[in-house]
Amino acid sequence: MVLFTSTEGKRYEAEKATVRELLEVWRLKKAIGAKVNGVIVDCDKEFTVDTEFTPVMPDTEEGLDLLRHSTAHLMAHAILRLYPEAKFGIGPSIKDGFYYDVRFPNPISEDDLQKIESEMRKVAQEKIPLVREELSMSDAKEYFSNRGEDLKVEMIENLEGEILSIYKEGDFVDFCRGPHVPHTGCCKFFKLLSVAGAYWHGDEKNEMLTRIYGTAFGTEDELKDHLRRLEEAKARDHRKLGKELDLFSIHPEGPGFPFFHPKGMVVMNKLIEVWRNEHTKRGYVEIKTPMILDRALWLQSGHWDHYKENMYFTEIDEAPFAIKPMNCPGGILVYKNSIHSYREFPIRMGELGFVHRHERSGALHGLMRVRAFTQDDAHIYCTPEQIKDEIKAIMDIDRYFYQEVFGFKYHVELSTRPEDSMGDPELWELAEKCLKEALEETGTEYRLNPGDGAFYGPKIDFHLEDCIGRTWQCGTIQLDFQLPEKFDMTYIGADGAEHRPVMLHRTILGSLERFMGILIENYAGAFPYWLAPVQAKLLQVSSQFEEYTQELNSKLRLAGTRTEVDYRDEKLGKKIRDAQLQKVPFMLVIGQKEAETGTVAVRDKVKGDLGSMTFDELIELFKSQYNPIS
RNA sequence: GCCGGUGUAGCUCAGUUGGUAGAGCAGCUGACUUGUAAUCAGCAGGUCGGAGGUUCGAGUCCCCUCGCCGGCUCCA
Repeated sequence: MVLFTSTEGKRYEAEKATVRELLEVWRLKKAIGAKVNGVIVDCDKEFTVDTEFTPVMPDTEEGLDLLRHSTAHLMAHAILRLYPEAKFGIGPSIKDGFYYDVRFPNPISEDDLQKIESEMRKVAQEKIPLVREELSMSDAKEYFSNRGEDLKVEMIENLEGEILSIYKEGDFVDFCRGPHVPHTGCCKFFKLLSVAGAYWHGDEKNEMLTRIYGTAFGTEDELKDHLRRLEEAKARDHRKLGKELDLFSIHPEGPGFPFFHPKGMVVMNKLIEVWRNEHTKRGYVEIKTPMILDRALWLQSGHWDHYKENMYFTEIDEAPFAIKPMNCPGGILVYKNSIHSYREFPIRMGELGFVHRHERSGALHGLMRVRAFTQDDAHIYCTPEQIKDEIKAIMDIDRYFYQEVFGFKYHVELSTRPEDSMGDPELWELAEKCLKEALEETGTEYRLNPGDGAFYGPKIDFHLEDCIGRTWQCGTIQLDFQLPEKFDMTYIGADGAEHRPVMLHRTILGSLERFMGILIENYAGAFPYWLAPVQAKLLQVSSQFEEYTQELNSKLRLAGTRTEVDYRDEKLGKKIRDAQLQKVPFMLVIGQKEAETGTVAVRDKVKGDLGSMTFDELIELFKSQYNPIS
């Protein structure tokens, strides 16, 4: 039984003090207009702490947030005990956990997490109540100032209002809006995960603090489950799988410049094939523009002014050149190579453009963040009247690839005019209207990011959700009013006069390299048949069947199947195991029986034994596999 | 770039307080001729990321450097 009193003296009690119920009471209090300062901690004087209090877990997001936030405080408390010199920054709850930014007298490492964690458990066992108090701003400032908490003082200085709520947890005091769990014993199922650097206020000009990440849940099962998911994500890491499956490599000789191996190239080329097929069907043409172009072009396009830090430069015969970070200027030269009529519009010009961008060394990450990658780019030149339909058409390509081909869930975000935008406000308005209407008329739900557009135009972004719930931005549709102006692009309208075309930039997969990384993780390396580097592996029971195996292999290759033969003198079990580990979709076993009857024993990677088949039956089986390239 | 961690054989890793570099897998050779997730034996494989320093002696300690890993938006 938990009893407490609101600040106006009204008495409440909760039979089963689950965090959820406490939150309900909190809402109730809010509803009746009581002064609400927290869940129950604001009532410390009247509040009887039930020492057996065990919150049944918050199955609400708020409850989980609250628990994690309190666990962050608990961690800070433990840190203070172990490192009395430590000073504290902020400690919020985040998706899947919490962190606290701390300035330690001496750097700490991951090994120290164990120590901090055990101290947290001690503090938790002591069931120290979290007590809310209120101070005036000046008192609060003095209070934290006396404790040498300069970071807290700085934060207080930036706060508005007159009253500051603080939470006392034994010797540890933090200012905090709350609410919190009643006492430290409520934080039971937590784990500290990692330690990292983080700039104060996220600004690299500021000092760097030590950030400790942790997670917390309401039940042991949920915590374990979460930790298992982290393990699962690790096991799917495309960098690990890329090595194990021999798809690609990255070498110290080229940081951020991936090398694709034969098996990786199969996947890459299949992506390109389906991309080309689909774009051809949808009225696209394809071009290819050079990687190195005169600096003057980049001056004209504005990249020199806006993108220089991310570009690589070179010289040809002592004249300055740049390596393209984007494909648009090159594409525009193709457009401008001839006169265009409105009758040609819309022109949909695709390019698998290999671009180089200098990313900061610390930002590199496998195939996900690289310094050279292939954009599945396209530029669409059209009249203002055509914008909306073109956007809808692009959205349908996105739908086709994400949903139909790869089975991803995805969501859409619309980013509108930023403060430092360039160009005619009327055009901006038209463009945003087009994007919005295209979204609404197709019944697409979207998130709005006001002010998040590029300086040259608004955009729609597509975010994929992989099978373990992580999201990746891939596709984008951007309207551009700057480049047509800068390059004085024109077309001849029905009136015989020159007009300015509208230019759209768009990608579907974003970067082929990154998309491949996403696919590796999404499939955990087990590519579907149409993408699998090796679709079927031939396993002979012993070397005496080599002739039949070779014959079958060349027949399958002629039929367009990607096969490999395991010629090693190993037992079948070993060969099966290795093929399974290489995640090959089909294993074809050849032994005495098969050689005699001219058949093959088929084993599906997932379903297991499919029995014996003739060659024709086998080809039928392969043809029945999903394949978007028809 | 910055903070922390890390770098030993193709891969995954071990290497005590500084004292002659190890294992498993993969590879090669041989034996076995194998029926649905690892047959056995042998051989070979490393300037311990690179450069400097301390020391009689450095994979181990110090400094520099490079790569890699985690993180650097998510408001007390």
